[in-house]
Amino acid sequence: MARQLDHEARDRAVVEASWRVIAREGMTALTVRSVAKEADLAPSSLRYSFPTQSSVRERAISAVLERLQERVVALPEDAHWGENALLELMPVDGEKHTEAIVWLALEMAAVADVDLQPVRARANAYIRTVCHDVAAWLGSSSEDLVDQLHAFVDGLTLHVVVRDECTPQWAERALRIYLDEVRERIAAGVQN
Amino acid sequence: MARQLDHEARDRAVVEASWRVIAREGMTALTVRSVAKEADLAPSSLRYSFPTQSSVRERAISAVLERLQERVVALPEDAHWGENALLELMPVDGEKHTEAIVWLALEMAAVADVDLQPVRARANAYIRTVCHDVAAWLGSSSEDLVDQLHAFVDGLTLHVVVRDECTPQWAERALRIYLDEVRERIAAGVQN
DNA sequence: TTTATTCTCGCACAGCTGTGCTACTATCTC
DNA sequence: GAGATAGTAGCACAGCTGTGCGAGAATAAA
Repeated sequence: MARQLDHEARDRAVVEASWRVIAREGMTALTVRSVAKEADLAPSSLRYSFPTQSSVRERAISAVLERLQERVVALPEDAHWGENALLELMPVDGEKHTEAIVWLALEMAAVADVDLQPVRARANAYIRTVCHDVAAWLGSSSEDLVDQLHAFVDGLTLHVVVRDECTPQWAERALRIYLDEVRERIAAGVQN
Repeated sequence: MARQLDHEARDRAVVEASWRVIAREGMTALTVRSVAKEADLAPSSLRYSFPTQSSVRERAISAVLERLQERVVALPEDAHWGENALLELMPVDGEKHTEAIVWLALEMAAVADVDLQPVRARANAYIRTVCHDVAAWLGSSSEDLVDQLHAFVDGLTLHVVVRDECTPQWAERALRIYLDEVRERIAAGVQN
């Protein structure tokens, strides 16, 4: 045999390097050479682990979903589970901000690139599941509420990434106001 | 003098060609050559009107805002002005769907490209103005409601573009449900 | 018709892209 | 030690990119 590479560490390094490139320079700049440089590897060495450019892109994207799932699963089931779960979907800190940019860049890239559509569909389905559970946590089983939660959370996410005046604090406040309104509505028995 | 080019028609043709390219193949595919081909021009001829690649991109994007403004201004001030104004912001028909893709692609491209940030800021400011007017139309002057309307509308837009299961009809229904809730809340005097 | 000007178009160039191929090195097993 | 093999690294190539440049065609004014 020969020397053994720590595949997990390599995977993490490449994923995080590609995230940084996407967040800093956009999806267009995600080239074999740029990722290799960011991960401090020779392009050919990167290509040993990731033979094609699209394998890098696909891994960068599926890793966002993995991270998100890990965070949501790790969430304590306390009195604020619902808010906290939704906040995990939103760019309320630096790391999540990077992930959100990657995530939104994927959403748009998948419009034109069929190879990315499966992972996009999986991720959207998972986010919807979270919204579904939050709706249940709020005491509602309305599909309309799930749609509304999902759209609102994604809208806030987009705005934090894209509008300078929208900070994490702004998004958190907007989310709390909205959730209070939903709670009132449910308490009033308007929907179930 | 010499033969005269219809600059307006040329501008329209190039703008629409670039929209088609972006919607079909993504922002990455917006090259001098691809736009020229889509507009049925020799690349060098395109470059007579648009000397650089970024001038094409910037024009494609500012044109989205122009179109949007024209549509909103043209809206009759009848009993459904508010809903209709918000629907103008959303991809509820084929043309608006294309524009929404271009618009969202811009939002993400501007994260990395400083040249695009001014037009993005202008467009977001305009959309917020529309949301503000709709809030007033609903009988509220709450900034929180404006934020909520804006985030919700953009969230629905994103979902129609990005989630297969989200049709224009779905978005329109979700918007109406949401607006009914807002109206009830305002009628109850919860906020002003 | 002549002339000036606007527009069209092709060619060339440097720099980037993904990727195939090959040589080399370091380390694990025997 | 010897040898096999996992991993590194460099080079080359075709194809794409934006863009500079110059030559030509078409048309308006003289």
